[in-house]
Formats: sequence, structure tokens, C-alpha cells
Amino acid sequence: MPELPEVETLRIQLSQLIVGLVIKDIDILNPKSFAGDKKLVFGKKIIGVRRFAKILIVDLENGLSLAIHLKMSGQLIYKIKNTNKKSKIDILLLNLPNKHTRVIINFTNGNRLFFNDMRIFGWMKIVESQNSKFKSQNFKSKFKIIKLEELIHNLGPEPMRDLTIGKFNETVKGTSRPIKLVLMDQEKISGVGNIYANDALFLAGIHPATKTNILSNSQMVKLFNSLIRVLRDGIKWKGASKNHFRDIYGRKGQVQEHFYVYDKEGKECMNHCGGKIKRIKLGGRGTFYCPMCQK
DNA sequence: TGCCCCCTGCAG
DNA sequence: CTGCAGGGGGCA
Repeated sequence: MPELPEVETLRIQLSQLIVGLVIKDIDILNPKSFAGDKKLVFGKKIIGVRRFAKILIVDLENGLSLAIHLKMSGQLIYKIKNTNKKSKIDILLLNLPNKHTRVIINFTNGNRLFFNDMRIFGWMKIVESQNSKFKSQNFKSKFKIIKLEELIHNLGPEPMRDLTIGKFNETVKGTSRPIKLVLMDQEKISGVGNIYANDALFLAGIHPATKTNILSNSQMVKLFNSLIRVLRDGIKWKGASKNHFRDIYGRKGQVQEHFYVYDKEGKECMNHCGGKIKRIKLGGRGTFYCPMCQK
């Protein structure tokens, strides 16, 4: 579920909460959700939290990292060890672990990080970080350790961090695929998923099925600016929680209150153009647009 | 480049 | 019951 803004929301929160903590041990409740030898990170301190597109990287002091992908239904929720103080946040978290909890990271201070994932598409993997001093032969491990580089080297540039309008043109041009599929193709542009692709195309006034190579320069400029805008607003509103997404405290984001066309089939277009939002299927994914405003 | 699949659960 | 869900890997 999470796209770039949702994962970025978690990265910001996690970096405030878990950097400096030491992993005591890890409970793997579903083996499909965790890859690697968990013992390699026991007793290791967390030194940073990074994000590459929709992948979170929790860096450890020994040159290993925990890579996390939430896919469609993953949640990361941090719970503080029993406190006497009752905050609103505690009330939200009364029942964890729950039936969808797949992994629990236990820290030496007693706090815990819960990885919930209803559909079991998401994963946590132990990886060797770039520039790490970690030597795999020092460990008797039955698992081959993946390099972080292998996980991320197919990712295209991220719109906000890596792209200008010129580079955006360069990356995207030359294909006749529908523009929406190109926006969602992680090897072309990384971080954009179904919600933000739909809404960016609405803001840009471009029909999602438009062949990419017939877009004009001015349309490309508009699209790039729209993309940046929906992603930036997405982070500002702490992600979209139409379904599963929760922030690190278990709270919903606000983006779903600001959808332009996503999930609005049959509703009046918010431009008051008189059109109603249509839903079609593109690349197997639900696609929403205003037939009046998006040509 | 497009289609099926991985899974669980919910709405219609 | 069918179809669908913020993703993406593997296969023709």
C-alpha cells in the first residue's frame, strides 16, 4: 500500500524513535515475512534510517541493515514499554500483537517494533549495506547475505530527490506505453504508486491512457510539477490511509481526505466541470480520471 | 510489454 | 459468490 509519501512518513518517525536503540532479539511469527539470519543483528545498535523509493533501510553498527518493504498491506508500529502515563497513542495500541503481526523487533530498552502485514506480500531482509565493513565469511551463516545494492540498483530516479523537469523528460520519453504505467514503473521513476499516479495525472489534465510519446512539452512540465505536488502534499498529510496504512504510532494519515480522483468513481469532478469520475483498468490496476478534464 | 501470481479480507 | 485492494517478481 504505501507509496513514497507513506514510507517517507515512517522514515522520519522511525529515525526519531529508534536510532541509538539496540536490537535485543526478533520474533518471527511468519517465516515468509523475514529473510536472513536474525541472530546477525542481535545486540547491534541502530545508527540510521534511510529510504530508497518504497524501501526502508534500518542501518546497524556492524555494516548490516534491515531492509523493509511494506508492499500492499504492511504496517510498522512502534510500541513503548508499559508506561503509567496514558496517552492517546497508547489507547490506539492496546491490541498488539494482533493476528496480522508477522515480525516483532524487540529492543533492549523494552520497546518493540511490530511488523503487521495482512496479505503477507511485504518483507524484512537482512542485507549488507553499501560501504559496509561487514565480512560475511566472519559468520557461520546458512544464509547468503544479499547486498543492499542488489535490492535498489533497478530503481529509477525519485521525482523529488533526483529529478528536474529536464531529467524527467529524459527518463520518460520515447515509449508508447500509457503514461500512468510509466509513472508507476519503478525502473523508470521510483516511489510513485497507484494513488499518486492517478491524482498527479488529474492535476496535470492528462488522460492516464495517453501514450507517453505524444505528450507535449508543456504537458510534461505540468505533469512533473503535479507529481512533485501530490508527493509533497502526501508527506505533509502523513500518507494515505484509505485501507491499511498507519504511521509509526498506529494513526491514520490524512491524504484520503484530499484525493482528487483516486477512489472517487461516480463522484462529481472537483473542478465543477460537470463530469463524473470514471474508473477504468490499466495494467490491471484501478484507474480513475475525469473524462472532461483529462484528455 | 502484458499477464498471472503471491495472500487475506472486505464490500457489493 | 465475485471482484477488488497504496506492489512488484517471474514468466511467455
